[in-house]
Order: sequence, then structure tokens, then C-alpha cells
Amino acid sequence: MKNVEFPDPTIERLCCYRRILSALLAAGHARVYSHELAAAQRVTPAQVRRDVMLIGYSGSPVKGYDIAGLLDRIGEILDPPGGVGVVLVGVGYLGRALLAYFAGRKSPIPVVAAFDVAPETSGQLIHGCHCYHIDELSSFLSRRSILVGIVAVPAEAAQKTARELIDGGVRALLNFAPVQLDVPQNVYVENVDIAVSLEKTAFFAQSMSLEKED
Amino acid sequence: MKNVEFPDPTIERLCCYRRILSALLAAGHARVYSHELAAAQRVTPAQVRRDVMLIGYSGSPVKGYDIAGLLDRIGEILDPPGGVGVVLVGVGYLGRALLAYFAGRKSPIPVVAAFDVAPETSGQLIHGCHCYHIDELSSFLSRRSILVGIVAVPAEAAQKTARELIDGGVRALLNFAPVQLDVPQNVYVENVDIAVSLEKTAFFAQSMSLEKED
DNA sequence: ACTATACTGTGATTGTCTTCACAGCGTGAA
DNA sequence: TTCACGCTGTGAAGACAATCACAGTATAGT
Ligand SMILES: NC(=O)c1ccc[n+]([C@@H]2O[C@H](COP(=O)([O-])OP(=O)(O)OC[C@H]3O[C@@H](n4cnc5c(N)ncnc54)[C@H](O)[C@@H]3O)[C@@H](O)[C@H]2O)c1
Ligand SMILES: NC(=O)c1ccc[n+]([C@@H]2O[C@H](COP(=O)([O-])OP(=O)(O)OC[C@H]3O[C@@H](n4cnc5c(N)ncnc54)[C@H](O)[C@@H]3O)[C@@H](O)[C@H]2O)c1
Repeated sequence: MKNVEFPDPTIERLCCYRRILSALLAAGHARVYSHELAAAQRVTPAQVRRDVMLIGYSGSPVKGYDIAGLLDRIGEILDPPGGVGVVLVGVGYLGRALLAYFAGRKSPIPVVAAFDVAPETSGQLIHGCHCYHIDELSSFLSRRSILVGIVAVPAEAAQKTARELIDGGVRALLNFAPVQLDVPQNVYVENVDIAVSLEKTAFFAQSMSLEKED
Repeated sequence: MKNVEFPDPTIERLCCYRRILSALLAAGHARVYSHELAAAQRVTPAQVRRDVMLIGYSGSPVKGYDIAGLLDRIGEILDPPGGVGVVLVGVGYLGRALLAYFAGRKSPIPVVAAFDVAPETSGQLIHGCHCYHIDELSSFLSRRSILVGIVAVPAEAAQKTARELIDGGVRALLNFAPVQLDVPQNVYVENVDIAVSLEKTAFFAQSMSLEKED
């Protein structure tokens, strides 16, 4: 109920902490210090402690944080009770890569169905995910409780796709199309703009090469 | 030489402005107001004006900004003189999607070559991009001036790949692997972590649905 | 030529996130 | 039992980015 008050950057870091903590736990460790967790990311120990404080967990001044306990607490914050359903729209190159990724490993957030206009994808099972024609989207959404939609269609179709997902009850979108989606205020949009990321990288490549060597 | 002093968020927005300005120009417009440019992104008009101010461009108080002129100025900032070379390492699902994307449309930043361990990809032309065996990477880099590397290999191979790229002279990496790369200070790393993005989206889907309707 | 208008340019302000710095404390050693 | 150590928890300070608010100004209309 008070989830809304976690700052966006903290949520992002919590996801990363979880990944590292899981790896540590799997490697047989039981406890971590803030500076160890900080070193694995590119953050300061103080930042880690503040994040942990924010989610209401605490460690021992001498032994650090209990990995399993912290992991549970992060899960309580991040994981919705009952899980979120996720659907993918657009089974092109990117959509297939996403299906391979989220179906391949036992993902905490599995994609339950995919949709596309192309008739030949309908009825297929791609990387373990059932694909349907886009016309079946709204009836699918009305039958299942789906909170997240992934938009991996061409830019021209993105707004229309967003509309359909939101009308079907989706509350958040992960958008890969290079357009700003127009959505109601109660819908969250996370944009992943790979072209912008590459341009930014290219820019900094240039400025790094102008700087003094270290 | 003074490029290094542009804040990261501004660079990101400049990429977005450019995309919109290009579209406007193509649509036959000659000038824009800050509020129009702002509406296309999700930023305030003041933000747009400040960004424009920062890059040393100015518009007319009545007619707004000249689209072509602003576009040129942004290009001067973002585009390296002579262009940056970009190589891709890891021609799996994601790597192929990237090649399709950056080869398909006439991208401002084309990928000049791709590398993979799998012998069957060597010598292939995928979406217009030549693919080579990873063993050829260092000799390729020594022959061409390449400033940017895209890391699309499995997490386990990411650090090794980063090392090879940096040793070959690359100054910035676009990293899709879910690991924090350890690089020298004069190398820039842009992480695109799709799994984290999805988890974040799922989290906000949950908190949005708890909020009051609008 | 003059005026009304609506936009730009920017100093000042606000807000947000990060970092500092240290008090408090649990633990292990003597 | 006592002490010293090194980590956590956190108020305060700092850094940075976004926004406000308004003075300055170029244009179109009269
Ligand atoms: N491939 C990449 O690496 C990459 C990188 C950055 C951004 N993107 C963006 O991601 C999106 C998808 O990219 P892609 O490379 O997979 O493109 P793609 O052309 O390979 O795939 C698009 C898919 O969407 C389907 N589609 C089209 N209109 C539809 C509609 N109205 N409803 C449902 N499905 C529809 C098509 O049939 C196709 O299968 C694009 O917006 C692209 O700009 C892709
Ligand atoms: N596919 C996605 O949607 C997605 C999403 C998020 C993150 N990622 C990350 O992106 C990376 C690639 O994902 P993918 O789905 O394309 O995986 P993939 O297994 O399909 O492709 C990996 C490719 O890398 C090649 N490779 C392995 N070791 C190599 C090495 N040492 N040098 C050069 N090439 C090597 C393999 O031959 C393979 O072609 C992974 O780190 C993955 O975690 C992928």
C-alpha cells in the first residue's frame, strides 16, 4: 500500500541487488556487507545501506546483512502478491529475442502469451510461449488478469497497441518502439530505447577519447 | 573538447529531439516552438529551452527554432567528426535483432562488423552485416578505427569480451549482458538491462493499480 | 511608426537523489 | 568481564537536475 513511495532509482537498484544476492546465496555465502554489495554494482556502500534502510530491513553491525532475509524482503517489495501476468505484442526479431530470454531461463516474470498481426505466427509455440493473432488480444486480456504489456511492434503500430493493452486492463507497458506513448496517468510506461542508448554510447566514446588517459 | 561537460540526461534528450526534429522536417515543417518539442517528448518547455541554450543555439522569440539549424547544431554535438565505428559481439537472438534494426533502416550509426564464437556464423552476411569468428576480432580492431562495441554475448563471456574490445581500442561499450563490467575509467559503459526494466515495470504496474483512478 | 503578443533566454528556486560523517552497537578476543 | 574493532543506521550536507517566473525581444497587425 505504501509501495508508491519508493523512488524509482531505488527500485532499479533493488532488482540488481536481488540478482547479486541470489548469485551469492547460490555460491554458498550466508551474509554480506554493504561494501561488498556496493562493489558488485557501481554504487557506494552508503547507497546500499540507505536502500536497505528504506525497505525496512536491518543487518548486524558486525556480521552484515543476512542474504536470505534481505532477499525475502526485497521480494516482498518487488514481487506482486499473486504475480503479474505479462503479454508480448509484436513477435518480430526483437520479440523473439525477448521470448528466448524470458522463456529460456526460469524467469521470475514469465511471458504468458504473445500476439502479432502476421497470420503465420498464430498458433505457434515460440520458445515455449503461445502465440496468437492480435485480434484475440482483447478477449485474452478479458479472461486473464494481465498487468504488464511489452510493446515490440513497429513504431507506427505502437500507439494503437498501447491503447488495446490498456483497454484490456494492463497497468504498465515496457515499450521498445521509438515513440512516446500517450497513455492515461494511471498507466506506467518504461521506455527502452536502444537507438538512443547507442547514440549516447557513441557520443561518450568520442568524449572519452578526448579526455586524458588514466 | 568541451563536450565532456554536457550532462548525461541532456545528451539523451538531444538524441530524442533529433529524432522528432527529423520527422518534423520530413513532414515539411520549418520551425518549432519549445512547447511543441516538449509535447512530443514527456518534458517541459523550459527543459527544452535550457537544453537548446546549453548547446549554444538560439531561436527567435516569435518564430521559435529553425528546425534545420537546430538539427545541424545537435549533429555537431552528438556526431563525432569522421563517425564512430561500431562492432557487435554475440550474434545470438538479441544480436540478430540489433543487426536487423541497425542495418534495416539507414541508421546514423551503422554496425560495421559482427563477431561470434559459433563457427557457422563466420563468413555469413546477416542483415547486411559481415560476421566473423571472434578470433578475428583483435586483428580487425587493429586495422580499423572502432570506438564503440556492443556486447550481446551470454553473461559469462561478457567480461572477457569487454576486455578484448577495450584492448582493441574501443572507448565505449553498449552492454546487454546482466553483469557489471569492470573497465578502466577512460571507458564508458552504457548498460541496457532488459530484465531489470521488466521487473521495474512489473513493480510499477502493481503500484499503479493500487493508486486512485484518475 | 507604434503597439500588442507570445515566445525565448536565463537567474533564482525548488526538489530529488547521493554522499558524508559519525554515533551506536554487537561481536570476538583477552 | 572488559575492551577494541568495524560495521550498520541515519541526520545533515552536498550535488545535481528540473522547474519557475519574468525580463527581453522579434514579429505581425494597425
Ligand atoms: N530489433 C531491435 O534490435 C530493435 C532495437 C530498438 C528498437 N526496436 C523497436 O522494436 C520494435 C520491434 O522491432 P523488431 O526489430 O522486432 O521489428 P520487426 O519488424 O522484426 O517486428 C515487428 C513485428 O510486429 C508485428 N506487427 C506489426 N504491426 C502489428 C500490430 N498492429 N499488432 C501486432 N503486431 C504487429 C509484425 O508482424 C512483426 O512481427 C520496433 O518498434 C523497433 O523500432 C527494435
Ligand atoms: N534476448 C534478449 O531479449 C535479452 C534480453 C536481456 C538481456 N539479454 C542478454 O543479452 C545477451 C545475449 O542474449 P541472446 O538472447 O542473444 O543470447 P544467445 O545465446 O542467443 O546469443 C549469445 C551469442 O553469443 C555467442 N557467444 C558466446 N560466447 C561468446 C564469446 N566468448 N565470444 C563471442 N560470442 C560468443 C553465442 O555463440 C551466441 O550466438 C545475454 O547476455 C543476455 O543475458 C538478452
